[in-house]
Amino acid sequence: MTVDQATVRLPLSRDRIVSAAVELADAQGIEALSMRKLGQALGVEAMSLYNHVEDKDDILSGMVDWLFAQIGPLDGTADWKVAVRHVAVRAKDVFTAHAWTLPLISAQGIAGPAAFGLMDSVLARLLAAGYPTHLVLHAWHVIASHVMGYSFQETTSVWASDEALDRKKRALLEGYAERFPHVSALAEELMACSFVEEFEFGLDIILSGIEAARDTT
Amino acid sequence: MTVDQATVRLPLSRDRIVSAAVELADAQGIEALSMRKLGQALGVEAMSLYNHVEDKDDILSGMVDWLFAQIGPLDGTADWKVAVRHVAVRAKDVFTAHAWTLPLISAQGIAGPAAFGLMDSVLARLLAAGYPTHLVLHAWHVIASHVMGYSFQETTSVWASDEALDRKKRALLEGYAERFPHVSALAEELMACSFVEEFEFGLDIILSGIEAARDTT
DNA sequence: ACCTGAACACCGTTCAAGT
DNA sequence: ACCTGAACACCGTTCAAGT
Repeated sequence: MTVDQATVRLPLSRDRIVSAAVELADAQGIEALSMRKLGQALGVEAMSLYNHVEDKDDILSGMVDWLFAQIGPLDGTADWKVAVRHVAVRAKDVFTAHAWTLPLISAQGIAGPAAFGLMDSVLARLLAAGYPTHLVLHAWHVIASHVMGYSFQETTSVWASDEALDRKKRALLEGYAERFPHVSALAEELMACSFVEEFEFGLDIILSGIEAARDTT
Repeated sequence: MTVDQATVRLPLSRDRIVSAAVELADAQGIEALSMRKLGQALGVEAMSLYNHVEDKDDILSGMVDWLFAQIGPLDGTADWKVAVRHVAVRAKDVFTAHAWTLPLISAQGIAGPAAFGLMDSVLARLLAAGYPTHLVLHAWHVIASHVMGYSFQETTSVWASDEALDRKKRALLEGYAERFPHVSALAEELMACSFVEEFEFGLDIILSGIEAARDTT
């Protein structure tokens, strides 16, 4: 009831800090994420963050696990192939929605609880579908590669969008035109190609391939 | 013949700077690569580098293209599948040999002449093998995803090596044991698994899959 | 043409001091 | 228990000054 309440700040916590970091990185890019700016966004001095978080790496790891939490669990679809397909598509959507995903994962690695939870549920599903353990690992790694590799390309592609092609890059591509005839012949198609369709094309090849491997051993 | 000659320095150049940067990043890690340390390694002040290089990003882009130059061209093997398989394996070997590959590519993108040259030769080969253009792009993206995704996992895996598992991570994994039963049941196999074998398992599934797609359309 | 020293505007992090 | 100000050891980059 007092006026004070309006200005009372939420207490800081690791979760609140990680969320603020995600917002800041989404809005201004990962290279703009500094302890000082993050503190400012939370209405606090940078040094206060160290009361709730080990160091900056700890925040970045928290952001990586936040991504995996966004993907959500495997759904209960009866067919393992359909369920795995769904979760792969969702993972790719989350990863490509945040441009800082790949730089961060490649710097921090993946070792948080949400990531392990997702992995655990997929492994369980494959085991239940009759895969021998060595094939479970093969399948997991091949699927994860596809998801991360594709997100990677979609995020870093030179062809990604007309918008992102600044003059410098455009000049570069024009200069390359006669040196790399096949690339430039396909350049228009490269810019127009649907990453969604391509991702699912590859995913289906992989899912059918590992299923065939299961059924022939 | 004079004593002076022994102390004459090679003139600086973009190539020499990029090579020195590669050496420094290999030896001390990418986060240790600063303009000041790089200058020191070349026997020069940091500010001199700016006479031969636009800025630090320019050096990092040069390092990315250096990687693609290491992979070398598509060989002339008659069978396109064999030739593409070879180059994919070589690419993965180069990428995983330098821990800074993925962080750098994910931050810088891929837009150098060596990278375009490799892409051009693969596209040419697939066109010659009778792929329609839309399938060429699908094939390229799926193969590139597999190479980068796998290099990515091999580089960032928590399971990568006993050596790399510091006490902190080990404690984390032990704490997760009962929460993630399938992961921990497979942990030993995960640590022992051969990334080479798995990479080629997936690669063969993909190559056969795109070939089948070509032959049914 | 190339190199340098000093300076600027930033970093992450520590620590003693405050409440 | 939590927050802060000052400080330390770094960054990338600019620019006037030297040769």
